[in-house]
Amino acid sequence: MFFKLNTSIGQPFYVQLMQQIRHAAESGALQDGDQLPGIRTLAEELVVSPNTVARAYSELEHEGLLELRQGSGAFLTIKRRARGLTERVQAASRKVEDLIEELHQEGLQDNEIWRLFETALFHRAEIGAE
Amino acid sequence: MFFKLNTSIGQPFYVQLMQQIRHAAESGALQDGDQLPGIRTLAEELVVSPNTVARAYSELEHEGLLELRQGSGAFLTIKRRARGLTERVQAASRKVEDLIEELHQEGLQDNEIWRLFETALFHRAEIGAE
Amino acid sequence: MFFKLNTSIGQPFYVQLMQQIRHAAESGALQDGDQLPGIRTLAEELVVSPNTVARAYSELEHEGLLELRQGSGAFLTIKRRARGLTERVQAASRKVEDLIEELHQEGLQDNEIWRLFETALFHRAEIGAE
Amino acid sequence: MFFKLNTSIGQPFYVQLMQQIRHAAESGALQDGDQLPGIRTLAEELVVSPNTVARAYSELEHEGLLELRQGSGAFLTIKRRARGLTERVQAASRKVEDLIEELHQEGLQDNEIWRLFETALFHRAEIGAE
DNA sequence: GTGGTCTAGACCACA
DNA sequence: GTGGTCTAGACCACT
Repeated sequence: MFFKLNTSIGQPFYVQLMQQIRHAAESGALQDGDQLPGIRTLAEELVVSPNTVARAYSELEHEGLLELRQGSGAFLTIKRRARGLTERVQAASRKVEDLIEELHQEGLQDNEIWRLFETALFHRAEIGAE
Repeated sequence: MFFKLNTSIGQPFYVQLMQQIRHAAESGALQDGDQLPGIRTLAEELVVSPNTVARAYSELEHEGLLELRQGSGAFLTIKRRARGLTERVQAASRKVEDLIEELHQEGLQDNEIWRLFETALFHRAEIGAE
Repeated sequence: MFFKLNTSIGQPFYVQLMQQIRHAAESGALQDGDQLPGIRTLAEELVVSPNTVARAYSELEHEGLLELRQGSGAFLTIKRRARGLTERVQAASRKVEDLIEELHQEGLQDNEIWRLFETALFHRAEIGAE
Repeated sequence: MFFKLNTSIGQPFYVQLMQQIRHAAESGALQDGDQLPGIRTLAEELVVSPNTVARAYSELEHEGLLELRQGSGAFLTIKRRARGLTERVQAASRKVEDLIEELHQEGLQDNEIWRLFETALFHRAEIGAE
């Protein structure tokens, strides 16, 4: 299908998978009711343990984004906040990509850009505070 | 000093510290030769074990960003790509903050924004590839 | 496995371990892909804290000589300069041992021999310079 | 005078100084009764704290290699095992340098050579033993 | 089972 | 005072 795991960021595979499925749902790449690849199939594709895929699916099920039907597979169930989210996410996605592109052209590297986002999102208004 | 740890993102304390020190160096908040707070001092401030701070310092030393001198302290040693980086990073920082602010006002949440960044930075041109 | 710590040279345990793993890799005793003993296992054998082993492993991972896989173990990853290095190192190893044996028979002691090496390696062409 | 400190090997300055003074004595570069540079003078030359030089001198005095005469300075006092040592050390020194040169030409790097000596001197007959 | 993080504190080395 | 090493053990994350 259309997922890709990155071994060089310290993030667990199952979290990366969850993020990408969430993103696919938010951006409209996956629609309500769409079927996801089988656990074993996807595990083979990504060259990870089936447990890893199972964990991602299972956590997304607890979150209410997936429905696991025994014997049939995993299906997207989008209900929440869905109105208009897709459009906004797609627009936002474009803006984010544009900004990253722009920063690249100014000579910044991925890890530096990453650091800026991190700082802005998670340490906002805290650096320099004291 | 001016660091802050966030317990709610799954990132290890020592990595957060490293990121913030790197960011302080890149943004000019810390200059070449500046002395950092002592290990025990900083550990108390952040309410973590001295070992945690020591690990961050030590890894940054391997990276070449810090110089640890027994008996004297920890000092920033910026050599790399430094010319003009400060200005570009500060400008970039503003752009990133502006974009995040804008996306907030469109109703996106932090985790969704984070997801967009992750996707754009780490899975660039890979989604939809297969 | 086949490591030994020496308490009478002032070198930290974790550094000694790193050196011996590096040497095992360079001399061919450990091959690319080989799995190393588990952290706790090795710690018990060497009668040190698991943290000490973990630190050695972790630093070697940063160096690119080891790959640590959560849940699976530690594996050697030799990429660098590897062709033919093994043979040269083994030959060199023999020469070094022969020379040390020879110097012993001339009545020199280990610490004097060590001093000669140190001088030749680290202060080369510098003694007598000023 | 003729000492040089190396910051990139993790060895304390005062130990490096001691090693070099010992080596100078063993190799005949310094003779019995020779006066060493004053503590403050040497400290300035090497850009270290006078304490560091004082410590090296003091430890060598305990070892019996130096005599510190209040107000006059530090003097070498070679008594021990001295007969013929100088010649043997000089010969050994040449052999060591030759071997290192040879290994360099075979493409080995300093740290690899160092590792070989370390292994041969300190972990002799222990690697591979179990 | 594996590795990863963190703690609280001891003891040493250096300035 | 500084940093450096090490311990013993807890708890978590991943396979």
